[in-house]
This record gives sequence, C-alpha cells and structure tokens, in this order.
Amino acid sequence: MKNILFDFISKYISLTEEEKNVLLSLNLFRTKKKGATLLKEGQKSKESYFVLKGCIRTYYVIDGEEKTTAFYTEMAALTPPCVISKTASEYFISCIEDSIILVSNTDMSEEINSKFPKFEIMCRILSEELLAKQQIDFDEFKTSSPEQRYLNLLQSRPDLIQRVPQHQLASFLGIKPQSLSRLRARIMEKSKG
Amino acid sequence: MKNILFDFISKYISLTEEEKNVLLSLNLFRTKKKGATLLKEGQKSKESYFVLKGCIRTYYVIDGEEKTTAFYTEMAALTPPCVISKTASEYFISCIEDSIILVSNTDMSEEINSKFPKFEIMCRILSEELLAKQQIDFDEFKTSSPEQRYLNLLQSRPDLIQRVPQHQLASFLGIKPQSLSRLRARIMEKSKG
DNA sequence: ATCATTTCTTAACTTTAGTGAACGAGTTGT
DNA sequence: ACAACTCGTTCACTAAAGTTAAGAAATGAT
Repeated sequence: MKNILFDFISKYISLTEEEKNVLLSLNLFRTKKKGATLLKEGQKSKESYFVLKGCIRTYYVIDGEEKTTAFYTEMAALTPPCVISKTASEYFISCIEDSIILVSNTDMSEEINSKFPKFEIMCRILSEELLAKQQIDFDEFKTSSPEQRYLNLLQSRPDLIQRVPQHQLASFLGIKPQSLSRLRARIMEKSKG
Repeated sequence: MKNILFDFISKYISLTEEEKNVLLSLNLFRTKKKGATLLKEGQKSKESYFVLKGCIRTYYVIDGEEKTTAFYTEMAALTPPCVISKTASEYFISCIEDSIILVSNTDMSEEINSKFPKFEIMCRILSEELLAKQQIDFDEFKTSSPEQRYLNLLQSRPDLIQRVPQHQLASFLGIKPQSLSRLRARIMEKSKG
C-alpha cells in the first residue's frame, strides 16, 4: 500500500525518506468493508479521501432514489465539496467494494502544507489537473448522447462496467436503469446484424 | 478594472501595495472585441484567463457543428485543460461580448508563485474551490432533465439567458436549439394553463 | 437450504429529444 | 436597397428516454 501512495506522490514531487516517514507516522490508512459509509448527507466533514484499493462512490438521494454521480478507484483523490465550502454535505459516500482508503483532514493538511511547501505545490498541481480532467469529462458528457457516453465509458474505464452495479452506472450516465438495459440490448443488436 | 481584480484576490489573500504594483506592472489587461478568438482548436497555449468584464465561451466543433460547453463572465477564471496537459487544444475560446480579460501565462505564474508563496496558496485554494463548484454543477447536470437544467439556469445565472444566443445556450444545456425552443414553449404553456 | 430482498431485464405506453424542412425577423456586407 | 446569412421558432416525423409493471436472476440473511 505504501508503494501505491509514494508512486502517486512521486508523479508530482520527490520526497526524502524522512518526509515519507512523517507521512507514514500519521497513520492515515483505513480499511473499509463493502457497503461502509464514509460520509452522509447533512453531515459536516473535514475529510479528504485517496483510494489505494477498491472503489467508492458518491450518491445523492433525490425523491427517495439514489443518484450515483461518481466512482473513485485506485489512485483517485476526492475532497467533497462540503469540505471546501464548510457546509453540510449534499451527498453520501460509500464503498462499493472492500477498500483501503487514505483519509486525511483539512487541519492536518494545512499544517503539513505550511511545514512542507512542497505539499502545497503538489496540492495546487493536483487540483489543477483534476479540474482540467473534470472539465473534459463534463464537456464530453454534454456533447454526447447516453449511448455514446456508455461506449466512451467502455473505452475509458472498462473496469467500471464489471465492478459496478448497473443501476449505479445508469445514473452515472445520466439515465434510468431500464434505459441502460435497453441501450445495451440495442448496441448488441447492432453489432450482430 | 484594477478594483475588480484586487477585490477578487482579497477573498483569498491580502496584498501589500508593493505586491499590487508588481502585479499591475506586468500589464496583463487586454481588451477584446465581440467575436474575437482567444484560443483555437489544435493550438498550443500557456495562457490562463480571468474575465474582468464581458463574457467568453468555450466551444468544440464536432462534425462541423459548434458545441458550446461553458460561459465565463465577470470574476470567472479559466485555465484551459490543454495548458495543464501541455497538449494541443481540443476547443475554441472566443468573446461573446466586447470584453476586458486578464491574460496570464504559465511561466510567469510559476515565477510569481515561487517568489510570493502567497500566490501559490491562492492558486491552490482557487483550484480547489473551482473543482468543488464544478463537481456540484456536473452532479446537478447528471441528475436533471434538460427542462430542469434550464429552470436551474434561470435561477442561478439569469443574466446568461439574456446575453447569450439561444443556440449556444442549447448545447450548454446538452440539447439542440430546436429542443430548447420547444422546451421554453412548454414551460410558458404550463405557467399559463 | 430457504426465504426475502435486491438487481437486472423485458415489455407496453407516454413523454421528450433528435431530425429535416420551412418561415419570418434581424444582421451583415456590398 | 438588396441579397445572403444567421438566428430563433414551428411543424411533422423518428428515435430514444421516462414510467409503470411484471418476472427472472442473483444476492444476502437466517
């Protein structure tokens, strides 16, 4: 697990052994069971997450229905909007699989950032990259039909289709589970005929 | 114009008069005519933008058709994904109105950030905030129908409906111009009957 | 192992978006 | 002033997603 973390960090900054030890001494790794909840709607939180192994999802409950909007798998980082805005969370976060998550909190991060300006720089670069990546994803979503979105997902994150329940995939694609079933049948039909 | 910039910055960090002067001495303000292009598809760029006055849009050309995905108005910042990934741009940026834009470039920003760690912190916070805000927008988009999206926009950015052409608004909402016309007629009908 | 629950698929029907075409209003360029 | 465009709207038609309901398959709990 340590290696996954340090491999990730090394893409942005280089750490000395001492710095690595400081990080490890904070004991941030958590193992979570499938189905475990990390954050609930209405809750306040200062926690950010980094997925070392497994898969977590964010979902809203709207009119009693779960609407899954994002999946985070290995090497993905998530700071919920409520942590930034210091307001109550509008959504839930839970584990889709047994997972190992690095959980950090804002106060601790601020402290580390002020002690090690390197981290401040990493956080800035990481945020910029995530923002750019999300802009592209959002644009792709806006400019595609549900069917194209599904085909794109098949290309870009084929693992998700395997490890995530269909009804959660559906709302991730912005449609109902029945529509996803139908759309998949339609695609199969096309590739046959 | 200076005031708009410094008011914006003051939300994140406080600047001394000297620091303000350093910023102004860089001469970053640009006035642009309606229709002027800031970035073209296929082009490489190191420029980031901050809108002081006016409105700019990002759009793709897909199968010969313009697909507008975002609008940036007063006090909005934009670093195109291609600047972060150092690749050729996938989209265009142009002015919808006569605008005053602050244009900065990566090399200059890096230099300022290393000289004034304050700016590094501001950039990190700003990126985190924009990321959080965009996550919410994306989630809202995914969980809404086109009609709901239009009604939301009417609430959250009523000025856009006035200052932006309908067909650009349509692709921003993820639909065709004809569908937006129809959808608006439908809403009018409902509020009457 | 069995029962209960959840998940996925299918189907029929309704609603809405996409498509192609036409029209009038407003703009631009000459 | 005129022609050429662009833009927004409307219409008829097609295609696809939402809705409601039912049943099969998979999962979980006792």
